[in-house]
Amino acid sequence: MSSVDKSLFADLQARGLVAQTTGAGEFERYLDEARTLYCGFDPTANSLHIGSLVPLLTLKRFQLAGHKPIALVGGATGLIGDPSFKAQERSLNSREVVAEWVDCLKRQVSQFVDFDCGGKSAELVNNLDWVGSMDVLTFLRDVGKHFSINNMINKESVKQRIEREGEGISYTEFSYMILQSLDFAELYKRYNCTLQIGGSDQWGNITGGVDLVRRLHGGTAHGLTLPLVTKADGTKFGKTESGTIWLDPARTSPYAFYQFWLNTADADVYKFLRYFTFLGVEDIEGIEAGDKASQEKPKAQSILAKEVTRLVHGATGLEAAERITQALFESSLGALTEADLQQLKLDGLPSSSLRRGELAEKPLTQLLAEVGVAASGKQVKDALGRQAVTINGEAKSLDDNMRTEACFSPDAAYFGRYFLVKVGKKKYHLVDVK
RNA sequence: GCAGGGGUUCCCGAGUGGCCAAAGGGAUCAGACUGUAAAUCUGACGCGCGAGCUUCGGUGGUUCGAAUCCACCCCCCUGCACCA
Repeated sequence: MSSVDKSLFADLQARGLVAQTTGAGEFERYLDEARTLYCGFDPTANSLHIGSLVPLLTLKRFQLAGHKPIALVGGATGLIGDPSFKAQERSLNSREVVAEWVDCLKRQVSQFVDFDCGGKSAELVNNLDWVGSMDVLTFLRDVGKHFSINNMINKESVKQRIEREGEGISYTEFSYMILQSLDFAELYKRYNCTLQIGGSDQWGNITGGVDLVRRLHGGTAHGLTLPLVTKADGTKFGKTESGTIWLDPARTSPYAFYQFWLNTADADVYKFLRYFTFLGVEDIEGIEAGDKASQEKPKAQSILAKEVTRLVHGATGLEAAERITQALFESSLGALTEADLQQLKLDGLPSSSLRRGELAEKPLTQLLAEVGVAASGKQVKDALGRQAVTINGEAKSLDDNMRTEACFSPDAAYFGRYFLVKVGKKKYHLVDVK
């Protein structure tokens, strides 16, 4: 008999993690007993990004409180595409590609929950297992019959697609909700799963499932949605100039990941600590109070970066990220040893190796753009004009543009071959010239 | 199938024969100020160090000159018809 932590719901609320729940006031009492819950993740890429972090961590919070989590990977739903609050119809991915992504997500999702802890061990399922084998007639007669088009059309999540001039929605995407509802009913049957969690954009799909569980199995199921993560300045959370922040270290290095969190705005950081870490709410309030009281740079960002990086990339990933950060931002570049430089490369600092012969022909603008420190030569030019390009600590100017070879002269190299190129205040790139 | 409305540079969105690499806003990048914040101000923002080059769904055409005009084609949306 595993005990359940009855303060879970209050904690979620204190963290601001509760957007909506079913069952009005009953919901908190419902969690007094050990439940089985699930959350779905659709394979829309070969990696999840930090947008999925909130539900992922919430599954873990439930597990820590004594509930049994199920992570569902949408091998079937990923073939359809969720229309919820999407402005446009999306193009379909091939079955092979989706199957590959399913495998990637399975691995990723697995690292967040515990699969070996007795009764509350997590499960990993793929909805293709039951949707893939269902025939059309069964689907239409046994499942479709329970859905009212009138009802579905009125869902807020598809309203703009239906009402907005110039856009539409295909039957394929419109059916997405039914598939997701079917998942819930299936998991109810298989695991007595009675709770689904998801982003607030999933509310319509979740309540659809709750209804289907009742109609198909006469059971009572619940739903909980998590808030959409927003930033105080109104820009989209989880994107930077270099694109999406992925959970896969091959796509976003632990260093870049760490830097992303370190750059969180003050206006958001305490909220993010509540969302993305397992630090107690009281501790977080303590940090906030401490930062407010002191006139110095707040501590919250570094705590956030540290905690989240460790959750996603483990102690080793965090160590690497901190090592690079310290080398680049805190100590002087000249203090780095050759081993340090090599380690930085291994740790995921962007780097490239060039042959000395390649340097002669190219202007800096072209070289640095090719290497990926800047999006285009124009940006390099702009930076050069403002003394914002630094090679091994030495600022370069527009005059140096055509003197690439001199900029990378062996005399200036660290250990005869390494150059740390900095463009702007934060972007570093290690060039290894052989 | 018919009728009508659309497809512009990352996004939104102006532009209907030269003054258009294309208004404006957003996003993004760089600088100043800072704390590797925010706000603000400045600059950049198709590609190219540059001369210059390549764009406005596609292909042809008219014209000295086209994102803008014409023809055909592709795609999207709305309505009607067909089907049921």
